[in-house]
Amino acid sequence: MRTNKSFTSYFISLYESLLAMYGRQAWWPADSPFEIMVGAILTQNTSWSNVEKALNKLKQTILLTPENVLLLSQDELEHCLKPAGFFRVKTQRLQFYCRWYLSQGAYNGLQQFTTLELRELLLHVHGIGQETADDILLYALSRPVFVIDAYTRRLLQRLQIINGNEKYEALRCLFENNLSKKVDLYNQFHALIVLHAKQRCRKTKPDCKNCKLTEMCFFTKST
DNA sequence: ACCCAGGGTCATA
DNA sequence: TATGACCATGGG
Repeated sequence: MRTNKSFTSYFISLYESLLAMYGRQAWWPADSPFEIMVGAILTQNTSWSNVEKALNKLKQTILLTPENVLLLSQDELEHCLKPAGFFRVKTQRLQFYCRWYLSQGAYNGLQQFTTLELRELLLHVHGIGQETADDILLYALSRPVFVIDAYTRRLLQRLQIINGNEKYEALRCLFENNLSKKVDLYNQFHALIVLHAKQRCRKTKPDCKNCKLTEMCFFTKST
């Protein structure tokens, strides 16, 4: 990992470039914090379009609350989640999460914890890993945590800031130690990275002319 | 017919 | 600590 440089100015100029290209994003799309939490679990290794189908099925079956999710039978919940893939494990994970969430007093109950405490609590819920926990912290609970995902890792790799085998925590700290801890900044930055990755060069060549910032061009998974 | 998607857990070595 | 298997649907 590069160390002899101020990452702060580098990250800020990167952020401003993306912001200038795409404008402000409305993330995470949802009607409630709880819907964001459900989406964070459903999107594990899954395209968002498939998650939307499952969320729509759920929302047309029940009013989306943790209580109502737990009232569904195993089969009913699995049926709703089927379009999102891994529907059996995700049914389990969502049920585990809802029970934990309610046991903590739901949204208001979580407000008493510090961000660090909350992160630890979330990571102890079966089926909630680091990225899912951070999605929930940042997008549902408005805590200043920088989300690292495959897109973020790939971008840093392509910008030759990292070599690729860094651990999740190292990358999260890289951002958080070099940016002011602002929820809106983290929210927008991550959203812009994902948008950039999705919009550009998914199926074209490395020298794609569509990409204004060629050094940020994503064209395959590996390169 | 392939590849991949806004991961996480578990069993092995 | 670090790999590999597994989970499963839908779009390109």
